[in-house]
This record gives sequence, C-alpha cells and structure tokens, in this order.
Amino acid sequence: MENARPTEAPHSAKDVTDHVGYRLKRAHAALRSAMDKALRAHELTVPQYSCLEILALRPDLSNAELARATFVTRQSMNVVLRGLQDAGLTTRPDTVDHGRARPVRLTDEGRRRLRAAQASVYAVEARMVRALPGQRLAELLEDFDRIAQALDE
Amino acid sequence: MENARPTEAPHSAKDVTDHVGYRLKRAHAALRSAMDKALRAHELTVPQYSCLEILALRPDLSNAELARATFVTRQSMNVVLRGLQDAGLTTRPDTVDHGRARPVRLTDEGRRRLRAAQASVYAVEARMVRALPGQRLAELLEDFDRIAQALDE
DNA sequence: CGGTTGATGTCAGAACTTTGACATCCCCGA
DNA sequence: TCGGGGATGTCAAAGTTCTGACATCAACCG
Repeated sequence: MENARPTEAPHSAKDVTDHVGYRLKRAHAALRSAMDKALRAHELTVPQYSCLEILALRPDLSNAELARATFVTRQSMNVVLRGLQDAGLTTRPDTVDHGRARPVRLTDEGRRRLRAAQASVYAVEARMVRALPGQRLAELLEDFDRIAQALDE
Repeated sequence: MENARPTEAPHSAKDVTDHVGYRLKRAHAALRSAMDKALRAHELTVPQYSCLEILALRPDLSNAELARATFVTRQSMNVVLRGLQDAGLTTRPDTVDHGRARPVRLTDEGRRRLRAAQASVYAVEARMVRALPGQRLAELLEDFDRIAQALDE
C-alpha cells in the first residue's frame, strides 16, 4: 500500500459527508421522499405534479418545453404527458397550424386535482421553510441559483 | 369556473419557480448532470462513485448500510455492488461468522479508480464552491441539514 | 424454551428514465 | 430556390430504480 496523499478536497472537510454535493443530495432525497408520500394520496407522481404546476403557470407549453422546465428528457416527459392525458388532466391538440410543437393545457379536472394536491405539497414545503432560520430562505434561493448556473455552463 | 383562491404557498413567491423545492431540484439536477459527465471518462456511474467514496471512509459497511448512506434502496445498492464487484473494485466475503450482513471492502484497484475519479469530481465541487460568496458555504451546509432533518421526521 | 420483532440479503416484476435514432418542420442565408 | 442548422415529436432498446415478497438470522422477552 503506497502512502500517496488522498486527492485534495475543494474545501476543508472532515469527510465526504461534509461535501456540498453530498448534503445537497441528501436534502433532495428527503424532499423527493416527502413529496412522493404526500402525492400518493392524490394518485400523482412527482413528475406529474410538477408538470401540472408548471402548466397552471404557463399554459400551452410544448412537450419539449415542459421537459426542460422539469429537468427531464423529452422522452420522459412524453410518457408523463401520456399518463396525464389518459387521466383526463391535460389536453393536447392532435394537429396544429404552425410548426411541430403541440401546446398542452390543463383541463378543469386537472386544475381541481392540482389544487387538491397543492395543499399536501405546500405543507411539505412549509416544513422546510419553518426549519430555516430567519432570512436564510432568500439567501438559500440565491445560492441554489448560483450553484445551478455555475454547473450548467 | 369557480373563483376559488389558489392554494396559499408557504411563503411569498411569484410562481412555482420561486419555491424552495423547485430550486433545490434544479440545483440537484445540475449537480447530477455535471457529475455524470465528469465520471463518464472514468467509467463510473454516480451511485458507483458514491459507493466507493463511502467505502474509502468507512470500510466493512454492509449492503444495507451503504444503501442508507447513499439514499437508495437495498435492492438498488445490490446491483451497484454487483457492478463494482464484477469490475474488481470491491470484495465481499461469501460467508460470515456472525449475522447476515456481509462487509464490503475496496480493493487496491478500487482505491486507485476512486483516486482518479476524485480529481474530476472535486473539480465539479470546486465550481460550486467558487460560485458561493464568502461564508455562505458553511451556512448552506447547515441549511441542507435542517431541510433533510425537517423532512425526514 | 418458543414466539415475536427487527434487520438483512435476494429474487422477481413493474415502473421510470435515459440514450440513440429517425422523420418532420421552421427559419435563415447562400 | 434550396440546403443546412436547429428544434420538435416519437419509436425502440437499454439501463436504472423502485415496490412487493420471501427466507434467513440475531436479539429480545414472556
């Protein structure tokens, strides 16, 4: 066994558990799990809920645009949309005048289901926010943006 | 269409994009993508790398313990370990004196591959850390903990 | 001693997501 | 006019992860 020094971590850390990536992963896993649990009662998956939430805010988004907004591939979003359509929560025209992108819209039932699910999901988010001291929330949102931006470029 | 007010968000937010969950998801997606890219050259997946990193720190962990440490199920970790074993990066005794849990260990080759991969991964983490101003890093780690703890209970 | 409880390893199947590929359609510039 | 570049929708296949289920084993307690 050679006595090579281990690779230097980018900041002082006792072990992997102290690394930013690890903690970020942990927080995300906890959120995902909590949301899964909260949405199960509403018969929705996390990607489906995300999709409904985005569509409520920005109707007529295309499949590809929804995929980008929820950080999955077009192909994945395609099957999500299929599920939502089969459940009658969204609609998509079969043909379109211009271009190839077909705009997706919420149905009334979709809006109802979203509103019902929001109660549960927002409760989860409230637990997160309550756990953060004082003005940390705003800073946290900024930091998330910085991280995403630094890694995307 | 009823004029029901939309469900109240747990904190002031212009839209979904301002919610903590959404930003967290976004940051995590960026990290995952960057790590995937960095690890591809080393022929490692993110779960495999995480596994090696944990094992370097805490040898003789069992399959179930590794699963918890990396936030996946025992079943998923099982296939990850299979891959690592087939690649000769880890070892596991076929039988054990006491109990059912079989301790996993890194091989010399496993340590070498980990060390090589760390260079790339730490570069990614460095990009994250550089993007965070001043003392935010320590606060951020704390906040991640608070979030995970609040959601787990 | 025997039953229960909790944790572990593993198998099988389903569900989800991704990569790779291809055809279609718009736009723009040569 | 027409050809490339870029974006979109979709199919097929593979990979990954999860849920459900079962058997094994240690520890505990009545």
